[in-house]
Formats: sequence, structure tokens, C-alpha cells
Amino acid sequence: MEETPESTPRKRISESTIHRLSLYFRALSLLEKENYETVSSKELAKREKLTPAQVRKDLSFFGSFGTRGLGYPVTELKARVSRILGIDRVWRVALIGIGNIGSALVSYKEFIKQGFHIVKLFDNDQRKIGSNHKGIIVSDIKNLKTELHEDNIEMVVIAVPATVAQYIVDDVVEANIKAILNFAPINLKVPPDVHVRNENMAMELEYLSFAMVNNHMPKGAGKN
Amino acid sequence: MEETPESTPRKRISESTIHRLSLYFRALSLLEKENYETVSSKELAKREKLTPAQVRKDLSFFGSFGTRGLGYPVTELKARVSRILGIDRVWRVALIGIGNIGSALVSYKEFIKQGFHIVKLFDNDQRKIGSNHKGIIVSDIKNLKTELHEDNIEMVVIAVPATVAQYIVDDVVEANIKAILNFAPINLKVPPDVHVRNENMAMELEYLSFAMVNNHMPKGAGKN
DNA sequence: ATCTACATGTGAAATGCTTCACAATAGGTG
DNA sequence: CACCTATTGTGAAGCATTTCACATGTAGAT
Repeated sequence: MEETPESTPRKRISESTIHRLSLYFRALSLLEKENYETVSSKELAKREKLTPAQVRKDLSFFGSFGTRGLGYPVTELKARVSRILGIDRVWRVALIGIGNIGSALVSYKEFIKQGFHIVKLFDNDQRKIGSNHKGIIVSDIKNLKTELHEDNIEMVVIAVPATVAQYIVDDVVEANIKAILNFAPINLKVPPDVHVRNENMAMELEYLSFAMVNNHMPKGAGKN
Repeated sequence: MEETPESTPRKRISESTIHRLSLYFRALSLLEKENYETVSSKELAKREKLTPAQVRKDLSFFGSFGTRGLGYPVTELKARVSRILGIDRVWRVALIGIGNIGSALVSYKEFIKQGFHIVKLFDNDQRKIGSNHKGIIVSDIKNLKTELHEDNIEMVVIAVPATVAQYIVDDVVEANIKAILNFAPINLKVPPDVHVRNENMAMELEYLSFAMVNNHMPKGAGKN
């Protein structure tokens, strides 16, 4: 049979597909631990509450990784998915804002597991600057631009209050960073070539609230 | 002109619309602080990087809140959106797992602001049980079921390791809780009438990673 | 060698979501 | 009052995503 290497696809891949790739990755990691050699789209779908057709279609955007009658080879597919997601490498990440959220993220295991290494911390609070968090010394945010550059940072996580987030992002953008994960509940303005993803933890609680007061049935209810 | 009270709509509201309601709410809160009396769909859209048509369509699912030629009354629309989302009230929330993430969430301001009151904490670690976090004493997870019930908890936030999350959720479900926000990177199995929303912070970094290695243009790039 | 069971990969259909475009209408101006 | 500008609310069109359904292919059993 022919090798089909995963490749950058011609068509634009949807946001949902990319998010599902993350789900496949985590399911495959587990399957690998459980010593599965192959897995069907059906099983993969069941584990992440998706449909088999969706799993197959998602994967098919990137190549043809399975064997008819058998399914997908777990270890190999995991490697391919991690390659597609770009997490088959280490990313150098800086974290700005060592408050509640920031402190939690420094020790967040899932980041490390997936190659996101927080190697730099920034804050503006004199009591925090110079202190040590998990082996990293907190830098003064005044030196943001120069230090981001000197340390070859590729991604930045913003965990500062909404009121100052935009000013900080402006500096981050000037430091030529192209990927920002934002925890501040505000819409950041950046140039068109900078990627921003927002993490808004209250939003999902609001969704639950909405669902409760509107008897919104959970997705997939009544399918089993 | 006629009053159009917001009402539970006939059609199923999409997940994206609900999430955008959260964005409208936060934009309106800001506009209110800035003493705007009215706001157009155009301005609202600009502030949250959406399109005016989308704003109008989203709102129209719930009623007719604006005035042609003028826009929407800020304070009133905010009140209506918060009512639609069910955040015009207090929700009694329990938080399970007082690790990195859990500790951060106890002090997370956005929750309180929107009516999500964490009134109960649980952990299984003897060193943590009995300790005081922001005025709340950590309970033993052994008493989960009874205490959730006795304290009229309506929502639960799960911030425990993935390996034990399912066991805990089983108890939560038995305690008749219908809304769960899950921070563990695992797909929780629950009965069809229980709402689960997942918060996976690594997922958004993976998206950024994908975007970077695939020169995936940011959404909306080239529109300005 | 043939048959059966299983499962992928994929066009095409179905469904869902977003954007368009315009009638309706409010408010201001002369 | 007539007119002009601004902006909503909404069917309908356009576009995107999901699901269907089946041809294709593999492995194992007899």
C-alpha cells in the first residue's frame, strides 16, 4: 500500500476540525497507554462523543491513514496528528501576569505534556519581580520587549487584568510575537497576521446557566 | 411601540449564538460604564470582532430590542441579555479539587461578577480538608453527595486529575446536579439530561500551534 | 478460493450558520 | 410636513459543516 504523508491541505481547515484533532490526540494517547494497536473511527468517536463519519472526514483532510477493515494504527496516527497540530516539538512560551490564573498555569501539566514550555514569566508587581516560580525568575514587565526577543519566545500567554491587557499586547506585538493566548475578558486588537485565541472561563458557565434556564437539552441528548 | 419581552425561542439556539451572547454582555457592561445610552449593531460588532448582521440576527432570536435608526438601549439590552443567559441571579456553585487550577478559580473575579458564587469546596487531601480558602472551609470529598444536596448546589466545577474525574462525576450525578464545568482533559460520561461543558486550556494553545505551522491565516485577516 | 465481516475514504445530500439586501421606520432638519 | 439619514429586523441567498451511504478494500475463517 502507498504511504500517504500528512500534508498541509489545500482547503481551509475549519476551527472545529482543528479542535477535534486535539481530542483525537488525547484519545490516542490514552489508547496507546492501554496498548491498543489499532482503533476504528467508531471507537475513537465513541471516546470523544463524536460520530465515526466525522472522525474519518477530519482525518481525510490530511491524508489517508487507516486500513480498510482494520482501522487506524494507534501509535502512528498519534504521531501524525501531533505533527499536524505542530506539537511534535517544543514551543517556547512566556507567561505575562502572575496572579491567580497565571500562577496556576505555571504548574499546569497539560502544557508541558504537549510541548508548551513556559520559560519566561513577567509581572509589574515589585513584590513578585525576582521571585522564583517553579524554577523561573519573574522578570519586570518593563523589559518585556527586549527579553521576549532575547529568549526567542514564540508564544505568549496573557493573564493580566482586562484593563491593562491591550497595552501589554501592543508591546507583545511589537516584539514580533505572532501567537497569543489571552485570558483577559476583552477583545484584543492586533494586526491581521497575529493569532489570538481567547480563553474565557466564565463563558462556559454562562452556557450552562443558559442551558438550565431554557431547558436547552444537552447536545446529543436522546441519541443513546 | 410594542414591548417585546425576551422569550424562550421556538428554534434551537446554536452554541455559537449563546457564546456570542456572552460577548454582547461583556461589551454592554463596558458601554454602560462609558455612559453610552444606545449602541448600534455596528458598534457592538466592532467591539467584539463580529458582523453587524450577526449581532442583529442573534438578538432577533429572542425578541425585538432595538429602535430603527437609533440602535439598542444599552442598559436595557444588557438586562435582557443577562436575563436570557440566566445570569440575572445567583448560582450556587461547588468546586471540586483544590489544586493549581482549583485554587485559582476560588478567587476568579469573573465568576462572582456574573453571579456564579462558589460556596463549597471539596478535596480528598487530608492536608487541605478543613483549610480555609477565601472564607470557605474545604470539605472532605467523602461527604460530596450529602453536602451538595444539603447546600442546594446547582452547578459543579471539576478541577481534579483526569484519572479520578469520572468517579467524582458519577457521584455528582447521583447528587442530582445537572450542570458541570469540567477542567479535566477527559470526556466525562453522564446521563443525557446532565449538561457538561469542558474547559481545556491546552486546546487553544494547540490551535495556535496548528495555525503557526500551517500558516493558517487568522480569522478575519485581510478584512480591514 | 471463496465468503463473510468489518471499516475506510469520499462524493453527494442534508443540515446548519452566516451574510446579504432591503423594506420598515425612527428622529432630526428646514 | 416632506425629506434625509441612520439603523433595525428578517426572509432569502450563500456558504460551511455534518451526515449519509456506498464502493472499495482488508483480514480471517472455512
